[in-house]
Amino acid sequence: MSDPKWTVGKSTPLTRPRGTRDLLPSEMRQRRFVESRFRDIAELWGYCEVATPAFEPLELFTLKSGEAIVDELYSFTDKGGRSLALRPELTAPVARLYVNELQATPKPIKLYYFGDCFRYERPQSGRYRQFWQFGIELIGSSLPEADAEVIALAQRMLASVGLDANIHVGSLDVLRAIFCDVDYETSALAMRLIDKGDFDRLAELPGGGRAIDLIKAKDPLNEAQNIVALDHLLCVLELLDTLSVSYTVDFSIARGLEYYTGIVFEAYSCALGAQNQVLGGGSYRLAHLFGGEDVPSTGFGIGFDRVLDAVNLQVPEVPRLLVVPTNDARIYALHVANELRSRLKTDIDVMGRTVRAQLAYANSAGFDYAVIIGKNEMQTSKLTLRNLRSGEQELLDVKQIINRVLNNV
RNA sequence: GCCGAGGUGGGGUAGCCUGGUAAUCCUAUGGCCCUGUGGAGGCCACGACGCGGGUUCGAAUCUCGCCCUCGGCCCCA
Repeated sequence: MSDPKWTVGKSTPLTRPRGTRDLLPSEMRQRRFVESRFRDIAELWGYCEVATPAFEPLELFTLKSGEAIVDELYSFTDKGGRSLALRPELTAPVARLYVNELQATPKPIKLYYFGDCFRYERPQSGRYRQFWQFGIELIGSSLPEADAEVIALAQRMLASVGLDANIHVGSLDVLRAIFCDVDYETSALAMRLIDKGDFDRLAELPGGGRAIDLIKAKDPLNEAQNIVALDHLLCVLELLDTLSVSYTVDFSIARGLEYYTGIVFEAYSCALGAQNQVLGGGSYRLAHLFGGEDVPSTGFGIGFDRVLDAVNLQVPEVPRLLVVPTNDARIYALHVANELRSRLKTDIDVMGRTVRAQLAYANSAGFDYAVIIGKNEMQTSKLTLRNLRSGEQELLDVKQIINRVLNNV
């Protein structure tokens, strides 16, 4: 036993990696609540859940986003010499899944996902190196109906957890029309400046003034119509009106990405700091990059962690029971606990505590009821149900306890 | 990668400027007082100076480097 690994005593505590979090019970309760809301809505709208691997070929992400993103990826070479990366987002993996598995499935294909992603960036408020995204992709339609459905779904999901964020809707067609005669580097820079709202620098670029006029216009739609036909966008907006989705037309959404094809949208929360975007999406084409038939898609990703930072939730709690036996009733109490567990959240002492200490524990741990079992209860086959809030107690059998606790009858 | 503020038991803190007692207090946790009735109280236990170097007789305190956290910049697929 001289191996230091086996010595008992303190050593330097291991800590979690930078930018990661331990999620404690109270947080997990909130997260599961939000997740189930999102999941329920996606299912109600006819979307099906998919899951993809936590790591993918590095190329999947460089094809989509360019070599520069390697700096911000957790990438590695496996023992077979393959270049892999932990996924930094889920749109590309889902597009890859579509190409590999679902190309022959009837369109439209409606998918949703919830998973953790990894980016090697400097952590700050609302930005972690492991974070969660909830998203949906609608594959197979380029019609306004598809864009409107996805935006409406985004709005419903956020609203379902009390985030009535106004969705900003824009179109890349307009910006691209403005910069169509400008060289690639300059237009890419312009897109970035638009995204940042850096109008001073934007004004110095060719086309910049026009873009600023558009973004700042009182009636941006009218302004945009002088630049390019807006049939598609106008149709999407009309459908959103029909679906009772409130939105703001905002041509400053650039989302910098080349694969977006037209409609783009984002949502923000004023409850957050610098990282205030909770949702982003748009219509795009990726499948052909990954070796599939070209297919139009629309989708969005929700920054799950940011949603949780932005909302203040009261998660409904179910009543908790503690079965409290005297020493000679412990075996009998185990049977009782098992029966109660058919319907109720039930704990039983594993610390060898006295009745008094068990009740003290029940109190400090926030239990709602104690089911006290001793000689008397074993003889009468009734149990003492004690309401720990009111202090009232009564003799009931298991069925009656379940009814009392669930329905208060 | 850059700027700023921080880091003392599980949580919250005093001490730091002005180096010197066994590092303060609250809380949480486990036990006992009390093996059939909780919330109070008393007693006991547990447990910390982020890491490493330097200065010094002596460092939580001064100093340097690093790590980490928070706010922001950059970036944001």
